[in-house]
Amino acid sequence: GMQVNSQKRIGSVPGIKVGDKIQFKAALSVIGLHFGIMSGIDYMYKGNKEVATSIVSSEGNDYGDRFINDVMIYCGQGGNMRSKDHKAIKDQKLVGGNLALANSIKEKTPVRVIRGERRLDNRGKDYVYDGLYRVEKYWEERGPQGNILFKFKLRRTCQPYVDF
Amino acid sequence: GMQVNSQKRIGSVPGIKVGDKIQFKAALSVIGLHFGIMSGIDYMYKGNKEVATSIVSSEGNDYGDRFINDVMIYCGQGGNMRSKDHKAIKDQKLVGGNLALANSIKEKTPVRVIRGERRLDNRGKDYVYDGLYRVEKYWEERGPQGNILFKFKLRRTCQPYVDF
DNA sequence: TAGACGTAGA
DNA sequence: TCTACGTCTA
Repeated sequence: GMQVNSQKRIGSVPGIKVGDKIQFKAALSVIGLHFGIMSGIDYMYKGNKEVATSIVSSEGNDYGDRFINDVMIYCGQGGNMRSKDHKAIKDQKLVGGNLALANSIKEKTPVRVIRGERRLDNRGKDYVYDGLYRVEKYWEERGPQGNILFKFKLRRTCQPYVDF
Repeated sequence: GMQVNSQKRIGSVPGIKVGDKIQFKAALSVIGLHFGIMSGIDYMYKGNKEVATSIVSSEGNDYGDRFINDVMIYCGQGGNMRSKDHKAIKDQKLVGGNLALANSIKEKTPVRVIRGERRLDNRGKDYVYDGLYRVEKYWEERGPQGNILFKFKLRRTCQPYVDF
């Protein structure tokens, strides 16, 4: 069953299984999977470095994430990707969630991955917990608009619950 | 107690009393007070004319609504009032919610008024049901930015529940 | 597709 | 204050 986990943590969330489906983005924070009603990357401090705790890859955006078998390519945040923001396109920066994902490589901390899938009636999305991944590397890339984007390569692990 | 009223209606909502406090804008639609997660004016068709069913007046915006005793001055929608939208300021138009409020004058239909009050911790707002009002008149006015705004004068009524 | 009186966190 | 992979209706 779903329970309330108000504590942010690295790794699995007790009571949440791979494949669990959540009806609203906002509900992810109620069960402790992902905090941040609109953010794609959630993170916390491990020592004096921020590391990623969870990311959401949502359908229907311009981020161009890809899932190939156990590998995922995830686009960083910033740069005004969302077409609904009528703002100037900018280069992404290695700060906030992007820095946290980059730090996760050396720290070897697992990242919870959640996929946002459009519902059939096209009203809102279902959020499906996809399990734990490790960040293997990242690089810069120019997006369709010419600005610099960060791309993160993650690999799915079958790592059991560990309290970091 | 709060119940689910998925049906949009004119007038009071059974089970909802003046002064009832709702924690989130999104919850207003669950109890049937106001549909539209981000809209200020909700409306429906009465015959072939749209009339307003409910309005939300929320603190901390640039709409400049006023409450004086039983009278309320409510600003129409449109024109890119919200400072967070970095869009060109425009004149408001007598369409959608604005037209519905104007139609409510001749139709003499009551409008539910909800006040959005900032919480003390400044995180989100509480939405308080303020009862039924009648729209008495409306006029055009130039806002601080020089664009045309609609202003609606509403008066609080003690009208009991009537199913229109 | 665009517009709409949202929310939480850094 | 600003950013952030939201959500619904017309």
